[in-house]
Amino acid sequence: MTASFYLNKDTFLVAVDCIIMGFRDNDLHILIARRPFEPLKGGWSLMGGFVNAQENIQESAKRVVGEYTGINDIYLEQVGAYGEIDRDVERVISVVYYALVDIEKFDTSLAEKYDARWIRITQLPELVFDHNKMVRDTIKLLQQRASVKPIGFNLLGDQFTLPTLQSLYESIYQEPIDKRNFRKKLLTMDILEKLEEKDKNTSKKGAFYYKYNKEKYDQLIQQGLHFSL
Amino acid sequence: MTASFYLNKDTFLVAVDCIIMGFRDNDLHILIARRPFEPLKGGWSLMGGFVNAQENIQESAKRVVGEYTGINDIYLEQVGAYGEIDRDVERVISVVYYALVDIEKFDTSLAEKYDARWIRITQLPELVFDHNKMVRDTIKLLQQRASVKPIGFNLLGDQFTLPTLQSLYESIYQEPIDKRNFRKKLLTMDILEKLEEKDKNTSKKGAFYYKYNKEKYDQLIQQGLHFSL
DNA sequence: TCAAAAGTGTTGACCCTACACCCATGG
DNA sequence: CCATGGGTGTAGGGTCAACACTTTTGA
Repeated sequence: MTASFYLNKDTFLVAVDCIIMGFRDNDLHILIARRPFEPLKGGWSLMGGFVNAQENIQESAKRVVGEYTGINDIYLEQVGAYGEIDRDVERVISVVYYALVDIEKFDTSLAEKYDARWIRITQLPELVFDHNKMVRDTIKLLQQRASVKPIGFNLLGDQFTLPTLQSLYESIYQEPIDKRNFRKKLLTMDILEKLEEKDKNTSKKGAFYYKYNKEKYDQLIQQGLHFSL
Repeated sequence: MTASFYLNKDTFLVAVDCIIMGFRDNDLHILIARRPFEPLKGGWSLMGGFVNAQENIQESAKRVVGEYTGINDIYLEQVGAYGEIDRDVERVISVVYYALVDIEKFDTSLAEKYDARWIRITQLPELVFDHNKMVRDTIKLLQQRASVKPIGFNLLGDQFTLPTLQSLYESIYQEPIDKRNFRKKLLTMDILEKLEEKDKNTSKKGAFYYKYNKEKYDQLIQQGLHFSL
């Protein structure tokens, strides 16, 4: 009885589409898959699923990311709701999230299972429906976020080198960054700790590993620090 | 047949909740109303409605704003989707938009019809469900947007004085702004045109009216200019 | 020994901030 | 004539961007 006003209203399928981002070979990558069912079977698609009645939307997104990557330790943020009438065959409202994951933790067996691949954001193919727009919106949002929070660490493992971190930011902003200025800024923020070991994979000289100081990092996030570049 | 995969999925009521903002008496105001039906009948609520099958979400929001204000010339931007399981009695997913309107155009007869009022954002009462969180998120977003786009003009009429514009920005940022610095920045952006007349309502001396140059303004929006302050 | 990437400081330009007094006018 | 809000400029500090050479070491 309390809900009488709610009767006779239209109801909708609600999906989540996840832009799952990882960092590899000096570039941001997004996980996409061949769509396994009609319509547009075989087209490239973001990883998605339907929201179930017994979970909230963010939980759906987390579930979807877990399902397709095997990773549960993720950074997740909502991009928005996409509700064009003709955006799918049925009337489906999609809520889009982007997820930042450490690509090293990806369960590669799932790639075959779902016919999924990591594609450089600079080389994304045509995706089904409005998925390309979702990606564009996400990149804009990510750039915005990265300029305010040191969010990029979510894409890396526990330790990383400064050249790697720099190329990550270059990939996010899609433009080159001055090496000395980048280091200066990062190091003066005082959230990085230099380690003893070097990474010798990419140069003879080797680059020192760093890790970030979780406490100071969280502190800065709290304050909403302006981290431009 | 094409849609077989879509069968047996849960469907949801989808609402739009609108944070309708206007500027009056040196403060941002939000239009809220007494909820006319159960549950929580009589509680303070944002202006909302359900999405219909034959309209996209943004159209729903525009419809809702028009319905409750009589204004159709609005700036509208999505805040996000709110989908907690227990956020309403029924499982309702809400998509939130904020609207910036010229409060002078408000059809006051609608205030009585819907038991609605404009309340200063600094004096909002407890709202139903998660509406207070929606407002908080919106203010954060608005501050963000206002620092990047000269968005505030949507809250004013065709002409306005610099003191008014300043107090609008002070209301958005919820902190005082230096008069000279504010003017300097605005005027050097070269999107304002000084008019002949003065507004003598608030002082003996009177303040010159300005209007904004729509072309340059749109041009700047395009470029995504950084308009800090 | 040389190629290839890592690491390191300084300077000038610009922008942001802080700050105080005169002006115009209606009552 | 005076109280009230409108209008105006400058100087110092800090931040950002540009820029080139040395170091290390595996091949």
